[in-house]
Amino acid sequence: MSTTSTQKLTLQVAGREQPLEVAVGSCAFDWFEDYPDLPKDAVAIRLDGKVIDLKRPVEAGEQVEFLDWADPAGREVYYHSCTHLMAQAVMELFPDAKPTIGPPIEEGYFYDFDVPKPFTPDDLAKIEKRMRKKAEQRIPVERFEMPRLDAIGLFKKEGNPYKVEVLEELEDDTVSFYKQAEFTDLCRGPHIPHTGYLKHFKLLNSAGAYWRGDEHNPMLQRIYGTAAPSKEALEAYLHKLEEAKERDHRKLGRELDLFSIHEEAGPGLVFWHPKGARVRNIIENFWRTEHYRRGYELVYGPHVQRENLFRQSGHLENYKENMYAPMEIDGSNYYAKPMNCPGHILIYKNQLHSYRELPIRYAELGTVYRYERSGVLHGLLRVRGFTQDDAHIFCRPDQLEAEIQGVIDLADYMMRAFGFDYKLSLATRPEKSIGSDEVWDFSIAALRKVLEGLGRPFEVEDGGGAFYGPKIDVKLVDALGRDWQGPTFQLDFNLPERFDVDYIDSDGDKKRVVMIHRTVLGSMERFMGNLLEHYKGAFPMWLAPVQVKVMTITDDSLDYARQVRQRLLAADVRVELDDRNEKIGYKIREAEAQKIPVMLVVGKKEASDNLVSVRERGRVDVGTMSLQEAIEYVQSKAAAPAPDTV
RNA sequence: GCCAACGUAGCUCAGCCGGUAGAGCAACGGUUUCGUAAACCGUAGGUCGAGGGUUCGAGUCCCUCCGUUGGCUCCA
Repeated sequence: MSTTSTQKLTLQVAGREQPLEVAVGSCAFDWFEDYPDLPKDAVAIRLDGKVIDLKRPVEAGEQVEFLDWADPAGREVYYHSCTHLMAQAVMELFPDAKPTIGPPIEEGYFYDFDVPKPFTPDDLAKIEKRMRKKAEQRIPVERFEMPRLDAIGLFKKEGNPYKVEVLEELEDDTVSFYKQAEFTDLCRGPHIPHTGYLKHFKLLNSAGAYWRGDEHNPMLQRIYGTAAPSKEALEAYLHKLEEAKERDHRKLGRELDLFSIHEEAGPGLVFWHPKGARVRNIIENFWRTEHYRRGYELVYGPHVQRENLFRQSGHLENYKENMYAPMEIDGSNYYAKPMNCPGHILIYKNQLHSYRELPIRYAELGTVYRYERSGVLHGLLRVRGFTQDDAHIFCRPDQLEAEIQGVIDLADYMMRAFGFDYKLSLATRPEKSIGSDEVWDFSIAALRKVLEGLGRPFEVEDGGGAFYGPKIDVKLVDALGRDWQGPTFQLDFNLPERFDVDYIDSDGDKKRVVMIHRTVLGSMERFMGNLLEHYKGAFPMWLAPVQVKVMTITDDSLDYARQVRQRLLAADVRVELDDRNEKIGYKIREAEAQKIPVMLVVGKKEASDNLVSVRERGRVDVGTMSLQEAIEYVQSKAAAPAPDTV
């Protein structure tokens, strides 16, 4: 192809000193011959910012990058091609199937098929086997184009309404297809040059999935899979999945005897065992102290409230499908509360408030009940009864910015106290919303200003707010790098209107209050689940339900061991004594399994000299010290994180 | 709610083509009194999630229900 008459193109390669001299109309795949140093494991190139196939002829351009697995875009190509390989295998094995969409996702890919019968686990094995065969055959993947209208006609003839729908939504006149052997799919690409690139992949599971995620649409069958550039990387990924199972809060909750959920009592309803309740109490006490310190007032509201209240708040109108059915008492209906806000408004409205009193901040560890669809319940993370760390701030417009600043400071402090990193996002006005432009613009500007002042990146979700106000979401990032819904701060332009929530301003006029809903931990249940997975059940000292386990070598030192326990109890240490007639290795094994941070071993030697042998969780033998020293050692590690800002 | 898989002793799991339930750990009773992740011997423990059906016979097959798990907005 490098004949002298062809026109040349000069391309700069990132990280390569010499530019490439290539023929106009040649493709990246050809360049490997002339430039052996180019990365042969690349799966696509980025030409002036656009990701294209290795086999796509290049007519013009300046900058080129070779994309391999290390590049997110390269990884997408790999996943995407792998899902095409899967679709090819499925279409060969199940000719009745209609392919729909199959994108790459975070750590793999899926493909949705409309099939007469759902796939069985056996089917997945067969599909994967066929994929392997297809990969070995190194089938060329060819790209071609077609006018969009022709493509619509084609799929209409084929009887595939899904592809037709996708095509009808596109705006381009021409669309691209990729063909490998008999399998052809409408696809934007790019793709690998041939199926031999795909060597290490695995199908993970299949599940029903509604077309476009809408339950009014037909249910398709989705197959999830993953892939990796090497056997080791694939195994590492599968190992990571196993690791995540080890951290599962449901497993840890059972093993550490923290909580349980019972069919007899109802799905999604949590029982906190003594040890779980202890951790929860520590968190709640920490939370209460911090709230008083920051000028919140703590309140309590009843768990059931009259129908009229929820009619006025609009919950019965807009939220009824999430509410438990009413109970009739003395001729009127009562509902289990799904939210705490109406109650806090009643407290606020119990008297008139001067502008001088604001802001008023009511906080409550408020237990609410919400009907969640059975399919979405999940351990502690999605339940039907839970205790929110809720608060409502009533303030003047000129206080909004400072109040938002205050809740962000509080959230930041809490997240750091519990060891979480976090990400921020701002959700702005959606299409369907209430309130004037002026109020929305003012509020969003205030939220944005506070966020910008943090010097931290934040995302903006345009139109992601609720109909009644914009919000800031905080996502916590746990030890495995997973995101969880954490604190949220939500402005509300609706409830103050519905309830006439006012204050008397300096000019003597009634003015409408600005209302902020906010939570920093979310709910005690979900937060406990997040904490458990984050720490893998190994709580830091200040949260550990049992901080110290005293254990005897033989019964001879029992009396002394009881004294040790008494001394620790007197020093407010959460301590248990293992006085069973068992070998020390057995006791340690059990204490390790229970993830108790400190073990104090006492035998004859210690008893005679008022000593204890200290062992820390995770095979760390700290050595022998006096009982008094040990108490100080434990106390030094047991303090709650100090408040650094008020 | 929908799709699929699963539900056997407190826990983890075995139980083939239907013949009437088994292991390890935990519990309990003994023996042992022992220095940093499992001492030994023994005992007890199950209406096999619930209900119905098929069958001479069901943990195993079928149906209904309950629960659990994974998935159901990541636009060719």
